Amino acid sequence: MNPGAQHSDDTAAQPLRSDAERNRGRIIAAARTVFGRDGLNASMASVARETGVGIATLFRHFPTKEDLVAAVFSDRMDAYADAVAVALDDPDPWHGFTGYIETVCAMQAADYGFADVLTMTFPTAKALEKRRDEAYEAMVRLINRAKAAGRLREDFDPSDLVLIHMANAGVVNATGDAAPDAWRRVVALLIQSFEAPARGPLPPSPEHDALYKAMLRASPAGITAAKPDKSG
Amino acid sequence: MNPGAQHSDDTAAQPLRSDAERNRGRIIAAARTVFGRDGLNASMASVARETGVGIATLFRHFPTKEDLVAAVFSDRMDAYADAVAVALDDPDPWHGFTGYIETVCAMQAADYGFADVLTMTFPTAKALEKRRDEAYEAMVRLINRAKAAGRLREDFDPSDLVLIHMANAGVVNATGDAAPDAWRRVVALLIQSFEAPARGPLPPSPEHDALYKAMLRASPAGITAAKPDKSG
DNA sequence: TAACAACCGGAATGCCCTATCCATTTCTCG
DNA sequence: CGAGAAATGGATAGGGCATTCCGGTTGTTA
Repeated sequence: MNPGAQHSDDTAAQPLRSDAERNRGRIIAAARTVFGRDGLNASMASVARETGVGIATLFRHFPTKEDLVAAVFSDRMDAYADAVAVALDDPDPWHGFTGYIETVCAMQAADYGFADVLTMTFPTAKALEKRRDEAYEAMVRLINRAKAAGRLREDFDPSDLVLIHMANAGVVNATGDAAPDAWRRVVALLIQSFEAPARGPLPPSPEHDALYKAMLRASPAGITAAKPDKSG
Repeated sequence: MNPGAQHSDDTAAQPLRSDAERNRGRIIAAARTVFGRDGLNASMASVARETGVGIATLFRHFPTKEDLVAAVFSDRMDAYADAVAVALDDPDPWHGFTGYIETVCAMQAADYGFADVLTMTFPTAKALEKRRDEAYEAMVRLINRAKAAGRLREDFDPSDLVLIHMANAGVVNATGDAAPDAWRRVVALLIQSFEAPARGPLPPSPEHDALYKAMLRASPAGITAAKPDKSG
């Protein structure tokens, strides 16, 4: 329905007119602010208002809300992937591992939209998903390194990282501005439970497919189903 | 729980007509099912449909959605309070404590509506809040007992229980039917982190007031909806 | 069984959402 | 400068939500 307007990445099809190009950037910047403040359930109208453009302009640049979300969070996903790389550079495997968790959870707390994105999956937003997959691979290396160093419990599973983000999203969503640092305590507790030696056995991890389905579950159509949100 | 009581508070006003009385019970039963399955964001229309009554009938019995929620979950809150009592009866303080957490988190997983209720507060639903407060007091005793036995870390704070429920709600909400047991793993990890001796210091607990505000934040009007906006 | 209040269901209201339409404005290039 | 294509914004469609209105139905009581 809108063949002309292409998105970020270098695969530029048609050069945009200068004003369109400018607006596109302003929209993304405004959306970053709005999604960060209100989460993914912020309305397209509020993004348009924040940008100072009409609704139609917004939808011409991003035919669906999901497209906008993908554009806004693609660089956040870069930072996410970078965090793993940084963690892998840390000479101390355990410090790298815990630092990574803290970093990403802090990103969730600082950006409500990102907190939502991390626990969802958007099959149509390929760029986003590609970065997520790359990050996942690096995360596995990070985990194995920490285990090899004897600091991370052996039964830690990569999928536990997803569970952490879900749990953290729950805390961040529920507390919001009212208790903006509450998540730190929960994350600190979790990290202590990861440290070897394990204090006891754990129930099994969810199947990989099941977790994927779970992340899919949250995303369709309106982007967010329910979930509270903050108000001004 | 409370036949004969109209929506407006306490004393059995006038007895309902037999059909109305019957419908009231059926509505609560149906709402229990629907909220349990879909969470608090289930629509009033879907509750009416499940019950087999018209929308107007639903609203005559429960003038607002919050009234319905309060009616449906008042007995769930009884079970919640009971769980603390049972835990206090356990001769092993630590076993009682961990069993309590597992029980309540299982209640969250089994009833999506309850998962939401536990992390919200409804100032207008007095009965609900009264039970919550009673439970809180008993929880403090449970915690102190576990600490006295030397099994629970000294820096554990009653508010940590609320944080657990928020985190668990995050996992339960995100995974849903797709990975229905994922929460068990997270809760097991958290419990291991509670065990004395502590493996390290923790960031401070949120202020009591802040946590209350956080719980308030999610509830008003519409129960889960929220509005962004603030800039004109 | 008749009559009336209590009760019922479904249409209607008003709000917010994503997404589209179209008349108007603005850039660009000859 | 002066088209015409590109881009714009406000109105609007179409759907979901909680809540209300109102004409018809049913339990109750005499």
